[in-house]
Amino acid sequence: MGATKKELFTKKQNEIAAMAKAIAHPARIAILHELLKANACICGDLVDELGLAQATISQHLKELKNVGLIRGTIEGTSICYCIDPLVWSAYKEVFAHFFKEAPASQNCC
Amino acid sequence: MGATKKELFTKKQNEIAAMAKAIAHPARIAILHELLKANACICGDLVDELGLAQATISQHLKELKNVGLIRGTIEGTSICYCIDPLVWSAYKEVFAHFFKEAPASQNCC
DNA sequence: CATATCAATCGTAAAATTACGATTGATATG
DNA sequence: CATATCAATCGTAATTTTACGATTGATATG
Repeated sequence: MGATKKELFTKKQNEIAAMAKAIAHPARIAILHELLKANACICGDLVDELGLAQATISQHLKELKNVGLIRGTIEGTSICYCIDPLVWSAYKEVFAHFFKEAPASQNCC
Repeated sequence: MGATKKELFTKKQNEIAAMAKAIAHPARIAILHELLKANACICGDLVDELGLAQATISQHLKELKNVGLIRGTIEGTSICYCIDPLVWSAYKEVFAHFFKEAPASQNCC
């Protein structure tokens, strides 16, 4: 045990959960905030901004890259990161759609 | 190590991450889907619907209750669950706001 | 009151996540 | 070419998450 039983759920359910998991860590939220704030590429000052070790941040960046939310481009001796606008809007859309349905009103429980 | 260093991040960042984590499992997405579909309370047939053990589902329900997304009311020998509309819209709002900012266009990386 | 039913909780095992130091590899720069 | 810099990766430890069987507690029902 310990491993999520993905086969029990629909593709959509696994997808939404995976997307949520990708942003389910404050460091990754902070990274995305930085990238949004800069509104452009950011070349590695992330290690200075957040207080985590270089290896840890690299790991978070990897996760964000794996789901496609960010891209990295080699820029001389350092690397530039930026948000992928298409994947970003896909995320926006999925969460908007998920929360779109309004739950039944107070009259239930 | 192994524990998230929450003190490094803003309250908002920790909040968004925590909200994402709450729905970062397909079983919890499936539970919310069921509650939305029923558009009312559901009395415990969740164990039959999802293929997980009763203890496991109870644990997922507990997490959803902890963040306030669902409520449970005792109904005779069983318990009725439903989505809390206010917390639900709070979630909708937070994610909508987070993804609202448009990242810089393709011209970057 | 004895029994059945439902859900929470306990205890525990397996796996995944988070974090970091150290190393590696790649690219400038002197 | 030697050296410095930056980021990925490796190896590993601590912690958290996921899952389940077993038990417990509470509420109906005979």
